[in-house]
Amino acid sequence: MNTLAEENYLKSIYHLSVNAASVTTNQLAALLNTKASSVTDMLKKLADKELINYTPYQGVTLTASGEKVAVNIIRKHRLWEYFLVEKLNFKWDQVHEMAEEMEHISSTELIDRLDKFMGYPKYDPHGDPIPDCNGLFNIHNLKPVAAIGVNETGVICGVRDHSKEFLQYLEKQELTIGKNILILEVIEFDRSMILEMENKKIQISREVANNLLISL
Amino acid sequence: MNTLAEENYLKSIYHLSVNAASVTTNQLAALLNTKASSVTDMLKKLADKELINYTPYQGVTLTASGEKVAVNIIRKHRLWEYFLVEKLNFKWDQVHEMAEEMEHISSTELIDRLDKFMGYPKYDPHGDPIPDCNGLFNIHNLKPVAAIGVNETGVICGVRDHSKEFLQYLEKQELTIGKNILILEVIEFDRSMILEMENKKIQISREVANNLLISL
DNA sequence: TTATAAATTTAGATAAGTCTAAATTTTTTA
DNA sequence: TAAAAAATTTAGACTTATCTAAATTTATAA
Ligand SMILES: [Mn+2]
Ligand SMILES: [Mn+2]
Ligand SMILES: [Mn+2]
Ligand SMILES: [Mn+2]
Repeated sequence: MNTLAEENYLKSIYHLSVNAASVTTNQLAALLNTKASSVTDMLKKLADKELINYTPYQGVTLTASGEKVAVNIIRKHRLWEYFLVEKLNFKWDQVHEMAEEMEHISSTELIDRLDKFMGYPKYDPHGDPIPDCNGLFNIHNLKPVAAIGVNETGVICGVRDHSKEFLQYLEKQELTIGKNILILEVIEFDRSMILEMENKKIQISREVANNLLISL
Repeated sequence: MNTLAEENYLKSIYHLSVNAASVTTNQLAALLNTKASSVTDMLKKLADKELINYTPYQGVTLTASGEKVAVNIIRKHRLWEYFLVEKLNFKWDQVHEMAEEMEHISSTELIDRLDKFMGYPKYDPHGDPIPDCNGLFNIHNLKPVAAIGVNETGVICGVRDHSKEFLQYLEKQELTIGKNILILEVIEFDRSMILEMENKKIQISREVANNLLISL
């Protein structure tokens, strides 16, 4: 139906749309590690297929049908990540690249059965919601740890930065999905934070606090 | 490392090599559903990469390194087929096309963990041997049912024809992997055969008898 | 509000994989 | 063993997805 390149563009447009009304050529070029001119070519093709709304120089948005395709790819990506962690015992920092390939396996029947096999998980290993077979999912309202104050508590539910380096750092600190934290102190000098987690004190930088997401 | 097209050519050369010392351009064109001229182009490329031994007009054989690649793709194909049948409850006639996509997922770590997760299966749902992580596998010596005579017995262990139609027919007749059969009679007129299987009499055509494989 | 900078698109090339039609080589057959 | 047939390769073209360099449009700033 759609080529691998088309699927990757649609997924990228979807992810970039979260933060803005429309997505620019340069944003896509940066995310997809390609050149702006290549992006323009592909945008024309996706517009021809009515998967995006494209006005030259004005950026793009997904059409309803383009969004459906994008959400389906994200569903497959997150279900395969869940599979890799829960069934094959990979760590959460090891699965993204494999899922980048697996998300393009086309069979809907396969992914629906995989979903069932795993008990219809609602969140992937990074805390991101998994769309169901109709494309529906919970958008839980998460805040960065940095947004709460001393004596407030929260439960770790996601990450903003998905890089291997950040995930490995969190793993080492045991700052993983589901853990409860309490803010003990904010250091004035560099705004780093001291947390209590399972009776241990952990100090995290502002950078970390900005990228670790909690629900209250 | 190798492109999807290259992998499919290597796999096809491997499969065709079972029946002959070398594989011809036209055989590959027929199996890959492409034109002889396209095959020639690809053979040059594979020869440049030293994955095949190619002499123009004389057909090809795999080099040791080409065979290693081919066996690894077959390992992945068969392990994914096993997964689809044993874990996701697909029927044996439903899995081949999905596995054709999944066999190109590149991670070796992934496939080795999948292998472990399933308990290191030795045969895929169609009775074909699954190479282990070193590329080694049993070649069990199977005969078509047509090759044995009245009063002889055997255990169904594989199929020669892997088509959906044949697999569905066998499923309906319950002529599946592991079943014991006894030849009761061979009809002279059309050489069709009457078998006993689990206390039932089943008549199969010569065509079926030629494509159903047993061990004695 | 006009010049400059930044973003984007267009023009023209390239590589992979495929195709058709024509040329060449090998095999078969009379 | 020389035509004829079959198999294979070559030549030239097309599509997809990319690229660089140049042109154009939009945004910014003096
Ligand atoms: Mn991911
Ligand atoms: Mn994820
Ligand atoms: Mn198969
Ligand atoms: Mn099989």
